[in-house]
Amino acid sequence: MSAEITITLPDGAARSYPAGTTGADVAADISKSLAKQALAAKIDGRLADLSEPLAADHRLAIVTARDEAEALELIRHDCAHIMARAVQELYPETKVTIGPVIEHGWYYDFDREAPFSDEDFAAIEQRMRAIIAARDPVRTEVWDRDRAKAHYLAAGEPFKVELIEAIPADQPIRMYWHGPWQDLCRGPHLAHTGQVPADAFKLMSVAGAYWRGDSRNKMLQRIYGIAFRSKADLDAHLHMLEEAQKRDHRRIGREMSLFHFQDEAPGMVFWHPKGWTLYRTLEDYMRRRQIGAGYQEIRSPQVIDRVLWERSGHWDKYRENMFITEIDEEHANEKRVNALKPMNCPGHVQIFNRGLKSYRDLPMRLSEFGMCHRYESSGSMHGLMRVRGFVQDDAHIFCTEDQIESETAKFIQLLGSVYHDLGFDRFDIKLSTRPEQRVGSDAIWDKAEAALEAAVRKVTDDFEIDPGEGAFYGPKLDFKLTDAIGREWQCGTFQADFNLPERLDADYVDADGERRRPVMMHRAILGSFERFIGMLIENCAGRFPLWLAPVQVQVATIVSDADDYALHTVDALRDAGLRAEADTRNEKINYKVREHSTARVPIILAVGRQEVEDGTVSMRRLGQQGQQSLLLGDAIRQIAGEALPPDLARQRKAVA
RNA sequence: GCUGCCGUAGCUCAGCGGUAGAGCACUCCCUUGGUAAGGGAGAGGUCGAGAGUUCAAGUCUCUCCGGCAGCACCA
Repeated sequence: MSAEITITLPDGAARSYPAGTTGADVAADISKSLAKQALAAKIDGRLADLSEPLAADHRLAIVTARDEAEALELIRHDCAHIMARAVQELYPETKVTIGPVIEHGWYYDFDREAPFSDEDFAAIEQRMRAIIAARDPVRTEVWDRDRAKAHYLAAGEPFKVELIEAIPADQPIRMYWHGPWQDLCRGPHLAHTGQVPADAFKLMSVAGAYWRGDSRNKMLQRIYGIAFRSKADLDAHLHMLEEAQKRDHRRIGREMSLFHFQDEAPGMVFWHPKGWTLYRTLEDYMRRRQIGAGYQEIRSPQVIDRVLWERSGHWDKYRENMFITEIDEEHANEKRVNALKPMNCPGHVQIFNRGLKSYRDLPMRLSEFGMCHRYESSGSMHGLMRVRGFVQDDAHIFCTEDQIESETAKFIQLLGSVYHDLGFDRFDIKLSTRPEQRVGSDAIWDKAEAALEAAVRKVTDDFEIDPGEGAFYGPKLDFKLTDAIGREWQCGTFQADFNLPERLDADYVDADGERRRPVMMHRAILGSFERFIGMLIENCAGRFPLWLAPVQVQVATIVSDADDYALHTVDALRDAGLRAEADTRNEKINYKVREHSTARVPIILAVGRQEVEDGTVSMRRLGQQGQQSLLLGDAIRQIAGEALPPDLARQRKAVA
């Protein structure tokens, strides 16, 4: 006789069962309807197959579609398997590899000569629905690894053999069957294929992906799919994607005439008047914030002899990604090879190195809105987010090891305040620690890592550690923002560097009269103006806060008799420091309101006969119905007050 | 860079072997109209570039350039 075990359910009830009882058995024992709805088991908090035998006392919860996170995980995971089965049934020459769950869905990588087409997608989806309709049971077995390897060798699945070889020896080799189709998988899975909602998934796209994420390996075909618990959820998500596409900064940039790109200068931005106004407003703001935080602004050369890049080490490592200039021999006495600067650091060290520095000069914070050029690979460019010519809000802090922590804390505080002012209250922080290949003693790495971590913890515990992902020259903090469709982009960064001061021979005289190497902190808040403006556009869908809006006020006439008054109004607004335009065209006010609203101008002041007579304006705000009649002077005071950049608004308040 | 897809008017797209089309935007004329599109007329393209097949090429083939999605890369 098997021993009895005690199963504790979520409501606290304890029941006895023979050892070897499964989650499915318990669900059936509780009620018929629960047995039917059961998708998986949660054993002591671990998601598991319903068929997993329970050998000892456990807490057990039966997972149903009501458990959103778990249900979605299971549905998406089974979708991956069902899709792989459908693909192999339709295209038997296809080799399978891996198929994990990702946000909103899954992907599966296949090896097949012929590319998957749109027509294939329809066929695969149809076959998936047939598999779901068949309600094929899912079962699992743990196999001996030699047996599993032999199985996949015989089946002609070389990728699975490689996967097994990569599984640590102490881990079991688990095999799953979805009906007749078999795959290697950690699990868990649904009880049968019919538990996947047949109308709540969709294949989205196919793209190349390297086997095991290594560009030296074969490129596979990755099919992406999304899946939800219901068709309504799927439709809602598709609708959300459509809406998100309307926020795409490339689209809004065109619609609002902020910037453009063209073939002759791939990855280089042509800033239009409105885009450049936005850029300069942001730059002015950043300049004030940094000066206020103890930075000194500098400017370093755009083109620098390769000799300096060789000394800094960049020539060796990044030569392929640098724009190189060569002086025409006919016009030069000597042939020099120069590089367009890909970064500002070596230039900043040159400035630090001029004149003897004392420990009293530290920390020295040198900032530059530095234009950099990098020959980024063609496939990596993306609108404003990844370009070949960009301006970093760069700065380098030369300090002692002991100052790392306080400088980090100051930086995070400044970054948080800037992000808040710019409308970003949510961002991800990552701490990347020492990689295998590195310079600097363990003692200094210990100190720097601890300092960065301690400084972050003062602000938040909500950050991730990326072990081994630090730069070879020091640990770093990365600050990431998410774009309209959920892609993460690194914006802010704070990096310790133990390498460059050494290579470029930076030093200072310490209190004891000895020369010492400073630590160099590389840091950027926005990252680059280009990328950050891209994020800004997507974050507010082009409806910039008043202080950033390229055109803050449109004055629109209702009748041409008001033209002079409109021009006078614009002058008065400009005198108050506002960016205002007059629209005296021979068009109806309806037309003008529509046009300037579509152009996302925050404030429209309509003026007609009535306004001319009363000395008023009719104020309408973007996104609001109706308008308000105000005396011209009152309107200007009100708008000017609201249009103050947030830092200046705080300043004014502090003084008052 | 790699895989797949795409490149026709400023924008969105139709045309897919037989002498370039639509809507919106634009220009001009009429309309002076009170808060999201008034009416009429007109202008605008060597169909991304080059080569090839053909009596004939936006339309088929190849090469290159650029873009999109993903992968790789990101000092």
